[in-house]
Amino acid sequence: MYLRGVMNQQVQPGAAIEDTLRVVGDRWSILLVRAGLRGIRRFDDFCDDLGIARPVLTERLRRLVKFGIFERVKYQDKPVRYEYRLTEAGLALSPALVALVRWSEEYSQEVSSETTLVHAPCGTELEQAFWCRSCQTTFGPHAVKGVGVNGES
Amino acid sequence: MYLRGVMNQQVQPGAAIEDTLRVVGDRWSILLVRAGLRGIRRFDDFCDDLGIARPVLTERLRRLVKFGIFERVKYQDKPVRYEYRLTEAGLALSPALVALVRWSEEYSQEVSSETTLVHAPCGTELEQAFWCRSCQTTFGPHAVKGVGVNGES
DNA sequence: AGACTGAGTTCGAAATCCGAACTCAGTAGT
DNA sequence: ACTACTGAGTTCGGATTTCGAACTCAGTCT
Repeated sequence: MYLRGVMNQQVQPGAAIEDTLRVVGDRWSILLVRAGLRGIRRFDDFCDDLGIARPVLTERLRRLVKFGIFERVKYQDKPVRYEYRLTEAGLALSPALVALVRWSEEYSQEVSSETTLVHAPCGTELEQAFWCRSCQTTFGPHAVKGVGVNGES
Repeated sequence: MYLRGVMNQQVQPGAAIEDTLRVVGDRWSILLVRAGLRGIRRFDDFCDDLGIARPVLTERLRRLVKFGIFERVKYQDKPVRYEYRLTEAGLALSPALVALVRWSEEYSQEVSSETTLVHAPCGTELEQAFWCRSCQTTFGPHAVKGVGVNGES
């Protein structure tokens, strides 16, 4: 039951996920996305909320903007001020975020999560699932199979 | 003056995921889990496969073991040798991994992934979605909202 | 004028990361 | 017995990142 053959990715140098993790695979980026989902947009707010060092925040936001996860939007002219908003691509990271939150809740000994992700219309805590367009069903990780080139144990 | 008492903030909001990212939120850990899912178990194989520096691999594996994501198993006695296997908790990270792979495929410009993830029963490529138990519907990232302690936006 | 805002920069110290070479126990070949 | 090889690490010095704290800069508020 606990052996789900999930992934079977062909090792391609420069494979997509490696690049992705190069962008998003550090201690802060995911947290920034989460903060973005919680409605945080301003530099100082990110700073206070996450306790990230300012130079690091600067660098991180710049990179996330460069990779299209956030966009830098001018929201005021007099003293020109910018804020950071999640893009489409940024929003699209939420499944990964949810998966991590889920995992945290289940396996982290430090359980005291104050943030919950909910279905906006109804406020219910959400489940994560996979969706098969063809079967029109949802299903969990055990029904996922990787089709790659090399089959191994 | 900066009279916000600085402090390392009460680590209240969403503590769980912060801890999780402290364990798993670096450039290598997720990649190690992915390698584990692909059946890699030995030190040198991780090393070759990921191109990670050996001292870093040592440290990373030790930490992942400490947090119950891998286990260190003796597989030979004469020269005593150990290998690393994903635990239940480690396997449970696969949804996050899948979400990242999906994101990579969709949003990374460097797309050339050889792996397709499919719904095992029917072989159709899968979508990832959220499921609201209460509404009995699936929905995409747009309908996700974060709710925190401090009255979110 | 003086204090405050918000989005950053600049600084030096501390922690991490890296590749390359080395260790250590045992095995295989000649 | 000598050498080479394996696998799982450790040790080394140097390069890169990260950090907190303080500073900048334009404009605003009192």
